[in-house]
Amino acid sequence: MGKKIQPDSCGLGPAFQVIGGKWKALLLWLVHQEPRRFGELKRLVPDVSEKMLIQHLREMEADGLIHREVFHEVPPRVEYSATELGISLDEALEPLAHWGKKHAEEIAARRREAAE
Amino acid sequence: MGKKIQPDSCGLGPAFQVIGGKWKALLLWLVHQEPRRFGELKRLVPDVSEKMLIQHLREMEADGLIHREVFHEVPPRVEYSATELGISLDEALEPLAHWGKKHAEEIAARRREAAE
DNA sequence: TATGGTACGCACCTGCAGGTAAGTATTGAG
DNA sequence: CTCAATACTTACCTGCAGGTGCGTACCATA
Repeated sequence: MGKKIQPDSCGLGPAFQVIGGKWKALLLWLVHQEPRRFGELKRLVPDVSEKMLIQHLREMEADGLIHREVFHEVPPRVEYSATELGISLDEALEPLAHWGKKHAEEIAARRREAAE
Repeated sequence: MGKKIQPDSCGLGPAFQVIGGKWKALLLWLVHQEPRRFGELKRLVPDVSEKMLIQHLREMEADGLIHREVFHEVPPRVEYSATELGISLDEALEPLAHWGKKHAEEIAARRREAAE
């Protein structure tokens, strides 16, 4: 044996498992820039539903990517920030983001002509 | 104006659009190592259905990530290889793969204890 | 004539990621 | 005593990514 097959022998399995959600990468990116409040994220990403917003934030918190801090104030206040692990992931994501920006036009053009 | 909101202001939009499929990143990785035949990929990734295999390969071809070459031989033969664009994507994916391998244990442990 | 291997194409179906909309607790302002 | 603002919570529903299974065209060999 030893000649087993590779389902995700490249290391992408765990990575995608953790940022696979529709909005997770974007949220990590925003939260990495500076600590963000729940409502702030909601305003910044108006297309995400509140349900998925907390769900993704909670999962990322459980995975150790972000930190959740509650301020016991008059109107409730919660701030999300990136942990070291989250920061390292966001940095590992940067080349991909760079690739995306660089080839965005090319991709879009190809898709347009593919649709005829 | 100018102060528009960011759905994918980080460049990840196009990137995920192109490798978002369940097996695409893995396929790109395999095809980047060396040209692969259809049946070879099928054997290497036994969990993928034939339908998704061609579908993903065709989409990646349309997006210019891989090249498809048909050899008109007795038993039909097709080889898939990575284009320059595909290679650049795979390279941009490498830091993420590295991150995944590095933190695979940590992530898995966290998920185990989260499930109780 | 039949059988087997390759690289597909297609119709049908299911699960679950994600969306929608309503409700909750707290407290200060008016 | 109502209202507004925050940060959730919960039940319900839908779409589509992906899976299953079978059919096809080609030829070589036996």
